[in-house]
Amino acid sequence: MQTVGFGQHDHAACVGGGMKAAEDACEAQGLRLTKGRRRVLEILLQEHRAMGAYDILGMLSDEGFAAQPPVVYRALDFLVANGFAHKIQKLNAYIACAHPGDSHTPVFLICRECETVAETAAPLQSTLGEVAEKIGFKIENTIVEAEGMCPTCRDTETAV
Amino acid sequence: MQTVGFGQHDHAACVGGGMKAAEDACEAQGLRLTKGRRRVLEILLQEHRAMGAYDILGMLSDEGFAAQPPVVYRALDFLVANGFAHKIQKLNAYIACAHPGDSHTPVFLICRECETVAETAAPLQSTLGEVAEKIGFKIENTIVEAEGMCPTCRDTETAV
DNA sequence: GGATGACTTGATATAGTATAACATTTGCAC
DNA sequence: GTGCAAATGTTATACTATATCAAGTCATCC
Repeated sequence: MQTVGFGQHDHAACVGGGMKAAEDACEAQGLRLTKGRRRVLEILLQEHRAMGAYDILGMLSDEGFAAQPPVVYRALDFLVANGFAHKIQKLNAYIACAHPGDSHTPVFLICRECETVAETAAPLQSTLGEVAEKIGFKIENTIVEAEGMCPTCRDTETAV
Repeated sequence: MQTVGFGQHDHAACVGGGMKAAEDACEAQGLRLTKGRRRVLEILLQEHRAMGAYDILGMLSDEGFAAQPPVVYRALDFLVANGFAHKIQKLNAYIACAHPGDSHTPVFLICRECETVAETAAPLQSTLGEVAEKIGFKIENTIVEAEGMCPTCRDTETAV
């Protein structure tokens, strides 16, 4: 057991569980969890913190992987697209998903001091403040960005 | 009148109002709305869309302003820090605040097709989906990031 | 088994975003 | 008018991300 995020947990189980969840999901959906993708996910799970793409790149490079930026970005794109990892826009960093397999809208609590990131869920039904308070996080600034289709583009799309 | 965001409004009034609000706020708080800061805010209000720092830089440069990146980033830092503009993390872009003066938690609705950005408010009390639906925006993906202090860092801070 | 096509990877180059560092100037308080 | 804090000018560089095209891998179909 060690401190991760803002709480305690069995980290070995968390890494194993994360890999297992990804393997199962890929199996089920016919996705290919190739060597590079697998290794990047392992790194994110092991480190259990938000990492920059070039941090990951450095680790791959140390291990003798072909290590050019596109290698990492492709792996990250795959992991993010399939819900195994998330991008923390505020930090330009990536983190393994804490709830792989579940469909969810992640909410990230980012410490401005140490940049530790905790992933929580479903803020939009309850209030975000309540979620944070439970774990002792003091929110000072929230970033809420919703992406989708604006009315104009929806009209254009259906017209075509 | 012209289409801005996803609705209609009196754009001239909106620019004037934005500048007025910033001037008043600076006056009240002893902040200096210097030439460069003022011009960047004017540009953001006039364009009324999310702009990259280098887009703004290009416009300043065309006008004969000293136009190195730090000039723009400093102005943007000032405007964001004091609530006259916001950064759209998802787009690495900046946009004039639609409600200057009010203390608020902005919520941005970003069209993935045209990248038009609408600023709405206070999603955490109601549900984000309701806010979006009212203006015809279809949310496909939300980015919620809360920044603040984690329990560990709060302890350290009070200890010192 | 070989042809096919979709997907993935390798590799080089470059685009885009942001800050460090230090000298200089400006505005204001005393 | 001196001194200090804030703001600006300027150069260089760091950090983040993608375009492009060639080559390899894998499943499928015949």
